[in-house]
Amino acid sequence: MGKPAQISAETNWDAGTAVRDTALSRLVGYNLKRSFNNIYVDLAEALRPFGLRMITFTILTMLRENPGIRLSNLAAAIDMEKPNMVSVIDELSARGLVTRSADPLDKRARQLHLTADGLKLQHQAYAAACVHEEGCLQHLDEAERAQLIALLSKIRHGADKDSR
Amino acid sequence: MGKPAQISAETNWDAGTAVRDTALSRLVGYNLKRSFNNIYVDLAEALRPFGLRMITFTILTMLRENPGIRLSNLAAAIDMEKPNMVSVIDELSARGLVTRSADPLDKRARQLHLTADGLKLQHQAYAAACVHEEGCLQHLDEAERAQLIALLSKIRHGADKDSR
DNA sequence: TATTGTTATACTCTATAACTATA
DNA sequence: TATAGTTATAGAGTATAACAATA
Repeated sequence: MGKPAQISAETNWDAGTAVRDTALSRLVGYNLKRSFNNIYVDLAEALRPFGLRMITFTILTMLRENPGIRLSNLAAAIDMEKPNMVSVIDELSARGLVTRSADPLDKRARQLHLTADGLKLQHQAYAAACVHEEGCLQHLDEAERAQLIALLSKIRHGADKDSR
Repeated sequence: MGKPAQISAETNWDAGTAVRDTALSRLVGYNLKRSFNNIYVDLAEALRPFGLRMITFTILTMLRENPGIRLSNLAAAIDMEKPNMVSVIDELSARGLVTRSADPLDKRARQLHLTADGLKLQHQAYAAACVHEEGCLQHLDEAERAQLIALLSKIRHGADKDSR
């Protein structure tokens, strides 16, 4: 396709002229960014009543399933840099949702745990997140949702494998 | 040991203990964020040799298909705030990749165009982006990629409809 | 020497308010 | 009055270097 001197004829952009994005639409990366942003903004709104952001919600949920995990292990598990994790844990700790306790096996390490309040908030927020997902994905049926998650995690774990 | 096992038994987190994320894995939002980040970091690396980031690459590609488009229309098309668009156009303009010219129909507006250099760079960068996608998606066959894009744009356009 | 948690720092991305010149 | 482009600014999110205590 080396010929067409001009991609398209000159257009009047005065009114609501339709904008083309066929080239970008072919790229999975572009579609991922756009649809992620749509869901992300919406999820942030769903979590705001609980005083949570996506990252704090993620951490509370991870702590529920992995009580006592070390900060560095948790950071690695969700692809976050340790220094950034520290400040978020500071925030959750100051709110009384998470505790840092001594690790008997390694004096350098700290065990992270949910408090009773943290567990309660995680329950509520997770329920809200599920309701939110329902709203975002109402145009997808059960099979499509499962397919989407399967394809996305295939990308994730494929990339994991490659980097090692 | 010998304690009322809460969510899960107490674990020793000293070594490379496996971390669980079954609750988060069920959420499309979480999977989207993780897989987007994987692709994004990698794509950024593929574009770096051209001096481009994802946003500048996106704009060059949009200008190729929509020559003469106004700044605000372009910003709306890719869900970007106008003030942020201004500084990126400044950057591309300073590098001689994009021009701002007067719009004969509206003295407030500026028409955005690729320069010859901009068009050339877009070509090269788009080819690199396609090669990069090939690397990221090598674990997905043609049908799965098409399916993924279809599902993602279903989320995008479903959300568009809902917000109006 | 390597690793855990930490501090400090910087850069990108994103979001909002307000100004100007036109419409 | 509303809109296009712009300026200034602030907040998330992310990334790196370096340090003290411990392994």
